[in-house]
Amino acid sequence: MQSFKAGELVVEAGSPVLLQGATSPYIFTVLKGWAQRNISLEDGRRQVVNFVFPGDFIGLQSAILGEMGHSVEAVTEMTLCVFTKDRFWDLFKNSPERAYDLTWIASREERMLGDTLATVGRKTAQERVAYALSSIYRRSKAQNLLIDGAAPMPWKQQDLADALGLSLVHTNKTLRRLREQQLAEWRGDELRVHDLGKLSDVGHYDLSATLTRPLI
Amino acid sequence: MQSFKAGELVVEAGSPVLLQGATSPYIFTVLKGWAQRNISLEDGRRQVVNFVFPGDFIGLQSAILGEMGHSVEAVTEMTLCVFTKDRFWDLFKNSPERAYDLTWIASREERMLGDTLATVGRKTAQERVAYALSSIYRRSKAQNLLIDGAAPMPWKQQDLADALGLSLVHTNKTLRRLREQQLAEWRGDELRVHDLGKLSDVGHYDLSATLTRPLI
DNA sequence: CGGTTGTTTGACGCCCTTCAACGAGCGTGG
DNA sequence: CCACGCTCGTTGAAGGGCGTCAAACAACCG
Repeated sequence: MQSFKAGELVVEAGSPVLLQGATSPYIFTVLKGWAQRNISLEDGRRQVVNFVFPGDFIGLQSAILGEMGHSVEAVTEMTLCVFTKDRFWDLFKNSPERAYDLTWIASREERMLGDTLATVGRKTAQERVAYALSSIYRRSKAQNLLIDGAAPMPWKQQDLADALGLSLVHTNKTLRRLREQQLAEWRGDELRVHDLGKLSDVGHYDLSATLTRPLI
Repeated sequence: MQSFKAGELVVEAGSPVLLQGATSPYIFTVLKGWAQRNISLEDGRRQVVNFVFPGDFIGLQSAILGEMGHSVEAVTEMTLCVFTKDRFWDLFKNSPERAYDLTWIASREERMLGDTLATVGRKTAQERVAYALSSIYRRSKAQNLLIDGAAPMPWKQQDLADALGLSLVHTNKTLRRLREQQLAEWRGDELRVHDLGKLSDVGHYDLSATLTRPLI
């Protein structure tokens, strides 16, 4: 992958990395920092489609489809590994393993989106928040990001609300309930989970969603 | 693609093609008929993740990730083109163009799912139904499936409800409103749309979502 | 002609949204 | 050093969009 690397990029918190509807000559891998993918309607309503962690890939849609269906916004300062899109096709021709990896990434993203859709479409507020926190905690853990047992939680409550199709107020009240039930505690920018199994149960988190790249 | 073909399969209406959580040695392309992808929660709640049209690909998740995140259920009798999974890797090694196509398909699926998520998460019932009908009509048109200007509509109202995160009753009442406003008319198994632009507007359908495979 | 499946409609209630206000933390400037 | 403005979190009150319950209707079929 090194030969495709075009450089590194640092973006500050709050700034957009890729814009919905735009085409970018670059694609990225997150080396440090957190972001979110979101879709905006013309009238300002916003859906957070996914949270972005270190190690995640950004811009596949732009590279493959030619246009982004969502924006990517940095939530903290980020360090990105930059690749140029124009050498993308070479990758398929000369490096089938990497090409397979890309398809794997796209498929996993599709899988995550499906699970999120089921969550937003069919679960109660309490189940949705439990699902999201459980998912964030698991992903942080999988990337070795836990600090003293807590997951970094740089997002705002508004972001979580927009990810779950809930209002800010109700998200806040639901977080309180989960706190009172000792299921999850989100204070400042860290998330503590005492009983991950219980939290996942409440959120109907599907354990088979934890995917590891299979050997070919 | 012909050399990968292992045969044809006919499944009857209502039967499952692929099961959530299962691994299948086969992947399919739809030659005839319609289906739906859906995710089930243990307690019976159901989310229809997408509607499946002739020409669509089925089973990519199983082939790439090793396990399906959703089930695929035939809605009408279907004729499927069958491929075996075990020759999948050869495709990446020997046919980079086809490999690229697969990634393109996975990316487009991700794009559609994102738009659906924004719909279910952030739109009103009227907007959701208008979006779904608009999308179904457009996809039917793109595949040359219109019969006398109407799109085949083999699904049930319960399916649409489960796709949009709404109850059956409310979906029915919303369909009535759209009918009264002369925006869309779903009678029996055909869907008529008088003013596609207007319907799309009501549903906040993003026109850039109509994707055509780019030349490499 | 009963049985089954899917559509339609009305009544009622609740989960969640909206509105509104206050508090906490923090950087900035007088 | 305090006042201020801003952002974000928190909480209460009130209202509405949508879910649930229930029943009738329509179409198809053995």
